[in-house]
Amino acid sequence: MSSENGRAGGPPAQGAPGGEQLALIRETVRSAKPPRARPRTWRGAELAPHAPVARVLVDKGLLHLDRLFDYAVPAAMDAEARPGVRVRVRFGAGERGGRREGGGLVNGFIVERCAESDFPGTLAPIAQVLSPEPVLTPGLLRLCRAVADRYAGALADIVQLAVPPRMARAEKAAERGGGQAAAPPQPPVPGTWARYPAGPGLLRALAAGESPRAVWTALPGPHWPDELARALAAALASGRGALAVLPDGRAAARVDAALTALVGAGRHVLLTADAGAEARYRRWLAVNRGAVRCVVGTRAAMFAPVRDLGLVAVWDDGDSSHRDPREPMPHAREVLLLRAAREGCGFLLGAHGCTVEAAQLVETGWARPLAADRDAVRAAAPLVRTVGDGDEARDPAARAARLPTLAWSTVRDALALGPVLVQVPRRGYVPRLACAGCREPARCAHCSGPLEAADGDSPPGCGWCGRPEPGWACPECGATRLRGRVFGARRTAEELGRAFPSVPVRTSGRDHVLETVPDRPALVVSTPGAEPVAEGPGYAAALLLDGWALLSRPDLRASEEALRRWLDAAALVRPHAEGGRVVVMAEPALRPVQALVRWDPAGHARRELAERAELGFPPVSRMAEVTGPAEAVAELLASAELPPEAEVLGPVPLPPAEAGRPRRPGSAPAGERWGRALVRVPPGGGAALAAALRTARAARLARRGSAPVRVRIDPEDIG
DNA sequence: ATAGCCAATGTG
DNA sequence: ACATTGGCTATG
Repeated sequence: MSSENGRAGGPPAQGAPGGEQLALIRETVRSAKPPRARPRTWRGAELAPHAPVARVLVDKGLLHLDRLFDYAVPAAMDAEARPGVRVRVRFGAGERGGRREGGGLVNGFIVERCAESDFPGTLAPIAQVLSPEPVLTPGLLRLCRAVADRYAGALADIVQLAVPPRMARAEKAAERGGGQAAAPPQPPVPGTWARYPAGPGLLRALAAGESPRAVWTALPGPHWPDELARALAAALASGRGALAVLPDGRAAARVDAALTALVGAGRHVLLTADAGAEARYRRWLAVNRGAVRCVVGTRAAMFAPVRDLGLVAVWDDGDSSHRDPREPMPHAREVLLLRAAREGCGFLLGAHGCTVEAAQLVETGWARPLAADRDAVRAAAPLVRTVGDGDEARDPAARAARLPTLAWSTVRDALALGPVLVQVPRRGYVPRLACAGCREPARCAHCSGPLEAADGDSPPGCGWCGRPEPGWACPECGATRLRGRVFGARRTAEELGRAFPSVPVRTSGRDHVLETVPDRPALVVSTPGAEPVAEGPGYAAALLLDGWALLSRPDLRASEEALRRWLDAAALVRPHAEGGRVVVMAEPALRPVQALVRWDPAGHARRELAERAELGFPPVSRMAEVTGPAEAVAELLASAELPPEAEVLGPVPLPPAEAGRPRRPGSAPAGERWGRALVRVPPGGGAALAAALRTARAARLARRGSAPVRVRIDPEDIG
């Protein structure tokens, strides 16, 4: 650390020629102008004696500067500037701007230290090591890189999702290492896994250090959190780590509680947003430091740096919360699939329903199905009946409740046994209207947008252009009546309360989600996903009121999603043998309705998958969506070197209402046409497609004044 | 993104 | 002759 280091620059010991560069006067093309003030930090300061170059990932989510930048490591930071730590560096034009160093300070991560740099210019010094804690460790970095590639996104964007914001106090508080982790727990006994022929085998395999991959169709009832916990415990028993991602904090808390009952506290952490940023970071650190080997959490936990993973698990992958809404919108199932493949661990995807993606994992042989026999399904499931459009309320009591007779009498009888769940559409979820005669979705005569129900008695209007449509007539069948006015939870609760005056009515929904309800007669009105768990044997009945509403969405996933929501609610109802009943208000002939009646989600998903394969839809083929100003979309597609087997659908003009995100005020001149194109590739072509689009988009971004083109891999809505 | 540089245009 | 503005470029 003599001062000669600072002057001579290079690491004397290695004497690597590249090291010289650090000290050399700037020799760039621009060297015509005399070098002026240098970053004082390193003009005078010494450099780290070994590996004085740090390769830094700069925390800017810009695709065209999605690469590493070299910085000089001042000697004073040598010890702390290890790979993975957060740093602040000057970044941007103008470190040479006379008096001031222009570029602003930005955050970043040291990815590696090395002896020399390829960069011909003078390296700027690292301005500050924010914390000696290595957070972006090599393993996590590789995962982030893989996810960024998968989604044609920027590495920095993914890293931001994967590494929680720093909370200094948490770093101090959490003890380093936490002692050598306790000895692995005993393998769990199968418990209710015994109801599945392959269940005990799964636990044995995990406990033995193997890495089975399964798509688990969970039996209805309250046992799944315990079963999931046992799978995690089995992986722990092998001496490896485990990770489970659940769609919301409630579900995560249930699995967490089950796991605590199984292996005690202290072996696992709950990573959810509810805990608060500091507690969350503290737990994340405990995982990162290897003190805790098991994580149960929500979406963001999919990146949790669990060491030596034995199992990754995801529950109810059809739930939309599993997709992070931030660019580039990675999905927990897909991230965990990547992890299972890269880290060679077990994979367990469980749900009451079954997504086409899950069905595909089975279809391709990548995962094994893990399901109960028909007999076990029948024994666990409630009796499901349907109420179609023809079934009107016949008796006066039912009419007063605005319910068909079967629904009304089912509720009445069930209330003698216990609580009754009423699932109603989420507010604002289904304002759309359909023809009362033929049930075609009602469309605007002017622009073909969907008609939506207005409030009160005003006429319906168009969801795209906003025109009112007072004199609507169905172009298909001529009927003039519209149907589809759906009542929200509050109104439904009021009406049911009047119909059953002696029974308490409770509601659970977005703002006010109930955890559980007691095993007593009550009407529990809930929106999908917010259903409280009924204590004891479960609900005596469930009434699913939002059938047609869910199914009338113009979405490729409408039926899968409807079935998923029904199954999730119906799974809370006690078995048929104990009186459990479900009434769904939907046409009995429809495929998802039949799948619910027969309780056959996997069969439904298989058929959907076969159809998608025929139509060339995802997930059988991989798709990407490109949206933006029509010209920009066309340009991007023209410039992209798409794989030869790629097929471009469109671009088609995009109606303004669906053009999506609010873009910068000035940037969308009125009348500018927006377009959307879909690009699809056959199975196996996903990586090449993402790479091509990413490159093209980066090139585009680097050139022109930004024409906002959005690229989305696995677009959700491609109807 | 964002600062800085250059060139072209506008102004005294 | 100089200031202002807009486009273009590189970011260590």
